[in-house]
Parts: sequence; structure tokens; C-alpha cells
Amino acid sequence: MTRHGSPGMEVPTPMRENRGMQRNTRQRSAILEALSRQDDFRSAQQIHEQMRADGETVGLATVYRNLQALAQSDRLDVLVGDDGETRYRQCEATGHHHHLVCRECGRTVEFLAPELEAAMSRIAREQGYTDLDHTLEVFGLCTGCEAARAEATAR
Amino acid sequence: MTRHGSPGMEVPTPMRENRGMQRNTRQRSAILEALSRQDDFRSAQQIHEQMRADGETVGLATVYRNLQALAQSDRLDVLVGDDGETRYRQCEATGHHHHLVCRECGRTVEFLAPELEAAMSRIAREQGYTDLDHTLEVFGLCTGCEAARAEATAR
DNA sequence: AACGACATGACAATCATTCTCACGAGCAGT
DNA sequence: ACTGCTCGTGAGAATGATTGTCATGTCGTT
Ligand SMILES: [Mn+2]
Ligand SMILES: [Mn+2]
Ligand SMILES: [Zn+2]
Ligand SMILES: [Zn+2]
Repeated sequence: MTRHGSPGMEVPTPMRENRGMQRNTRQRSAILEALSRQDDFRSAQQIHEQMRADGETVGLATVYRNLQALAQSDRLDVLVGDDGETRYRQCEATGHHHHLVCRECGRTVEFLAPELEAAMSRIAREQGYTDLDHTLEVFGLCTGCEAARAEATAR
Repeated sequence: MTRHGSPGMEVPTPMRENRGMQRNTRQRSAILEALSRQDDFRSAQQIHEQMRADGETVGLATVYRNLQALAQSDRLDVLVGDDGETRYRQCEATGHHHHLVCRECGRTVEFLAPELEAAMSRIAREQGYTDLDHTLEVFGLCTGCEAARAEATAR
């Protein structure tokens, strides 16, 4: 991914909110609707498949483009799996937050943690770093999957 | 990446330490040596290029395989960039820890943060999650890059 | 020195994601 | 509603990092 910065005249203030989304289209609505019926993280292809199954006609490239655009305007949460696949999920919380994800079934809990934010920020500042940012995700087994695993272990 | 779990007979205890690394080879030594001369995160291809430049003869696939194996035995730190490329780095610290990475030049500082570990763990347990794990990386501009940016802004 | 399991390397194959570009559809202005 | 200017879409090709294949080389042991 090349990182350009357009030289020359700056646009007054693009208000990064709507990049690549000036218009409302049937496809985008359908994508948001599909997303709203799921509560775990899904890949672009999974979402596309689901839509086709539901009878929607949408191109795969369109799904990719929209998910990307929606994520950039903070309307979706993004998670890059261990396998490198990017997964999206409709975000309940508004503003900066983190996730607790079941590595087995994908069940997700959103959480805020001012204490964590403060601690990370302090550590980074102590080292002279500025313009901070971070990624933080917690994984584990949810109660359901833990129970299932215990049962399997007991034969 | 498909996730199998070999059914059937379990090996006594593979001691996950040396997966795919029973032997010592010239290639692996060279890779470790190349790694030891860098202190920022590099992709498999970058490392391969550097080695070729230094006169080493090593196949790209071999570089990929070894980096992967070394990472699995915790001898390397792994970071998946925004562009999806996996980067590796020789790890100074021993044991679990995190990184503060300059998003411009890659300069990296390792840090421990028991307070963070404890807080994440507490939050997850409150939600009933077990067998915990997490990813946490902090990004920012190091003092050098911050200075460079300030200068550029002032023309 | 001989052997058998592993590791390597050249190259093909995968596969998620991005690019291309002709065509269709929002939407502002009339 | 009509026109026009864009932007968004879709089908397929292209990209590019990573992985698979398999014949051949090498390590560590006997
Ligand atoms: Mn945060
Ligand atoms: Mn940690
Ligand atoms: Zn679960
Ligand atoms: Zn820097």
C-alpha cells in the first residue's frame, strides 16, 4: 500500500468522514443491512456470500470498497486475523474502544478502558514518542466455548 | 490458512520450542545473523534482499520458512503492518512484552507493563472469558521523526 | 563412509485484495 | 421530469505476498 500525500493545493478540510461515499446507493444500504444482522467479525467474502444467499446482487469489489470506506469513517470495526484476512463488524460503541473476542466462536464484547489508554500514553511519552496511536485486542474463550472445551476434554 | 488439529494419537509432548528446526543449517545462521544487524521490523522479502546484497545465497522460501519457525519458538517478534505484510525483528527482551514503534522510521522500544496486563486480564475475566491472550502495539513518531516533521511543516 | 530424515531452492500455485474501464445511477440544477 | 456531471458499480484481469511441490542437497548419527 503506497502512501502518497497529494502535494499542491490542500482541500479546505475534507472532513475525513465521508471518503468515497458522497452518494447513497442500494448496494451500500444492503451491505449495512447485512452487517446489522451479524454480531461477529466477518470477512469481505463472507459478507458477500451472505448477501448473494439473501438474493442481493452486489459485486465483490463493491463489497470490498464499501467496507473499507465505512471502516475509514469509523462506522465499522476492523480486525486483521492471524491468517491475514481482514474482518469487519458493525460497531455498537461510538468513539475509541477495544474488543474482547472469543477465538473460537467470535463472540465479541466492546470495552472502554481509560486506565489502559492513560498507561499506554504515559509509557510512550516517557520515551519521547508523539502523535500516538495503538492497537489492542484481547482474545480468549467465552463462557460457552470454555464449557464446550471442558466437556470435550472429559471425553 | 487452514487450521487443522491432527486427530488421532497425540505426540507425547512436542515441546513447541523447535518446530521445524531440528537441524542447524548455514541458511538459518545467516538469517539470524542478518537479523542481528537490524533493529527495526523487516519483511521476509527485505531480509532476503539484504542477504543477497551481502553475498549470501538463500532461497526466498527458505527465508519465509525460517522466519516463521523462529517466530513460533519465540525467538523473533512479529508485527503485521497495516498493509498486511508480516515483519520480523530480533527480540531483545525475553518473555512476554510489547512494542512502541515509530510509524515513520520503524525505531522500536520494547516495554513491559504489568499494570496493562493486569487490567486487560481483569476486564476479560469480568466478562467470563478464559484462556486469555492479547495483541498490543503502540505507534507514534519518535523524537527524530517528530523533529523532521516539524521542520517540514515550517517549510 | 553410508544412511535416513530434514531442509533447501526454483518455480508453480493460491488467494485475498486491488486495479481497469465501460456502463449505470445519484443528485443538483433547471 | 429532463440533462448533465460525476461518482459508484461490476466483471474480469492483475497484483503480490505467501505457500505448496518435489527433486536434490545436507545434517547428524551409526
Ligand atoms: Mn484504545
Ligand atoms: Mn502483553
Ligand atoms: Zn466462544
Ligand atoms: Zn522515527
